[in-house]
Amino acid sequence: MKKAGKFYVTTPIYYVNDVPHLGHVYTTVAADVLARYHRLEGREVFFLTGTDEHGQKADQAAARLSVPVEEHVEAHSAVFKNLWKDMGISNDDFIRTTDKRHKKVVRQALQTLYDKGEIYSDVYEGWYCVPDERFWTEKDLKGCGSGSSFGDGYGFGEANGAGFGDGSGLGYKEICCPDCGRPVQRIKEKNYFFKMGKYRDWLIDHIKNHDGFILPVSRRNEVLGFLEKKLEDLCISRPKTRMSWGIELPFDSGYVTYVWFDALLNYVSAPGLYAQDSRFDKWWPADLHLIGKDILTTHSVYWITMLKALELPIPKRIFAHGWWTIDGKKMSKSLGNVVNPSKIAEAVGLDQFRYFLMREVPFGLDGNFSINSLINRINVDLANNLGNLISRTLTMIKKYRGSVVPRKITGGTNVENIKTAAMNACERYSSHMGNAALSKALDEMIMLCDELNRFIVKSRPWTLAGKKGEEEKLDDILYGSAETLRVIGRMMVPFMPNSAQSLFKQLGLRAGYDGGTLEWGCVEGGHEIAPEGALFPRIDEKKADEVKDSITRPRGREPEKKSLEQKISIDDFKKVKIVTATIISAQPVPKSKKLLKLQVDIGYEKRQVVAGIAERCSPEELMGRRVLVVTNLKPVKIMGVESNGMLLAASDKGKLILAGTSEDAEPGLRIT
RNA sequence: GGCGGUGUAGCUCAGUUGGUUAGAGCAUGCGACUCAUAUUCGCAGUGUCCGGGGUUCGAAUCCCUGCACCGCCA
Repeated sequence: MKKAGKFYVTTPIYYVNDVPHLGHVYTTVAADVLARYHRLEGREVFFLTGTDEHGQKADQAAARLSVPVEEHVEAHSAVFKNLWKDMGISNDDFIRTTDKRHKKVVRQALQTLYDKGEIYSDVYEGWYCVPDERFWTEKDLKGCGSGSSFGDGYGFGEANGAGFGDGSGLGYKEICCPDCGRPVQRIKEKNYFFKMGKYRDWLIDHIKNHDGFILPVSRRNEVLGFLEKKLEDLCISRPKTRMSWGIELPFDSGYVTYVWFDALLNYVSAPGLYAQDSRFDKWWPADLHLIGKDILTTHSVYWITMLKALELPIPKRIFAHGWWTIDGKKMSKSLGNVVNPSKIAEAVGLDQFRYFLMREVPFGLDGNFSINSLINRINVDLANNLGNLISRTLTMIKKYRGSVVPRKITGGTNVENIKTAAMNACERYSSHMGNAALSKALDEMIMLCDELNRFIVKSRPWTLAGKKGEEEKLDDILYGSAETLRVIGRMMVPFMPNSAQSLFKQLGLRAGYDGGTLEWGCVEGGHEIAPEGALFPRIDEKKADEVKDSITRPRGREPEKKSLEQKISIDDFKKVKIVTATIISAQPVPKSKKLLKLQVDIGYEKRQVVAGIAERCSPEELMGRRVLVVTNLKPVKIMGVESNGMLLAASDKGKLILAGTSEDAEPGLRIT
């Protein structure tokens, strides 16, 4: 039975500077699963994701690359868009905080709050780290020197504390930034503040009066704990003198909007706040904000009070899921254990990967990712259980009934058990999906597979085949098995859309079949099946090695096993002298396939350098190229030719990539 | 430092308001089947329920205390 209604689900908008990782994919796949589920249930769905593009980090990164910041964020936004294609994400919209439609809403929202007296300006004093461009509170500065680690959370990015210290008690001696260790300054600055604090009591009541508003319950309690103390007002501006990459305040052109204030509004700007009233009213409030646990406070406190002040309806639910570790360790760039989701999907199959993410860990708790657990999960659940089950059922229909699914037998008594089991499973499945208990929903699907396996073993159809008087019984069993598989397929659809389609096709259901409903007997039978071979191939040991290899090794590069471990000091690095150079001649080394003899101009002299690049580029291509050369290597003879230096270059799948400078440089400049 | 949480089989965890022999999946061992992707089914285990004390006829469960780990806040 189709239920009417709408479902508006969001992911956080991801910060453009982040390299996409498992965490981003986890949130977005979960949102996708729910979006697909609700569509299937007949609801109108609006599934929103996007990118957060303002703020200091994006600005700095663009500056480092000497690229206009607009271009930089455009390119990085596209990285996420492409990733979502790879992950089979069915989002209905993709919002960018640099979109006109968004900026307009942010400015109007700010103006509205300003006009209502919800925003005021004030001068605050605080400890400021100039190189890091951030304020610190007194407390932050206490243990001065120890490197406090700021998670590179995959929420909205900029980790700027909103609070400003009110400076008292600390003297001026030796006060330095807890992050970078450099001295901080005491500075005074005018800023704008949103009167968040006055909504504290209201917010506490709202949370207490709305069960399921913040899930899991442990997170709800965390927020309530946070609210027990005084709630400060929120600084929502940044002076352009410090950082100008943002949305200008409508009431003061000397400031841009604090990134969080800007970013959170994406949830209302996308459905058309202040622009398309009927559309906005249709979708808002959101039914579900899906977030990682790291951005719980911003969503349940900042965002909710912002909406309250704007007199907009409050979202129905915020669900904070857990984090993934990799082989038991926190994901981090410095550990080099950030796995590339696209590569995993490529190696084991997209649906298999999605299945693993949704099944392995109870939704809301932390989980651990390891290749072994990934492979084990795929083999046990998908290959041995579900895949094999499909295979054995289809084979029996092929062998015993000439590939035609028997017609439904009304009142057939042989299938009562499996029918009841299937319907009970459906009921629990739906209930879990409604609560976003995604792993439990998949548990139900797998337990139904177990049930069907047992049903087949108990009814022993192979002993009935060809026996007179047993035809109807065998028909009943085969129909029941096929119909149970159809129900299982229907459960698969939101999680593994492609595999579900393939299953339906193999079951002989029409192309584009949506799975029917979670009720018994949707399919009448009498049609022909179309087996296609294993839906979920087992990953045997040999294949497992290949998978591990392809996931572990950076794409297109040789393994760099030790380089991750062996750190060198800056002094070690300083021993290497690298200078800019121009290639003035290049010719093959006789009797060598790989070597080229180069003459390079390093400014103060000419050098002969032998490089092993002949297979990847021709001498002509190199003429006149600006390159980087190591000049203080001990000279060596290679195949009888002296080499007095080394050309810096990388190789990408046999293609030569020369190290150079972002712009043409005079020869002889030292790289430091 | 404040608040909260967790500690159960080799591993990951479930254990509802205290109630009989403490469960599931994975991994392990044995047996069976042959429709199936060396798949599936059945059986078998193993536990100081973190330590100590208490309440109770009875505690994994409630109370006190100690230890370990985690989260939020500072």
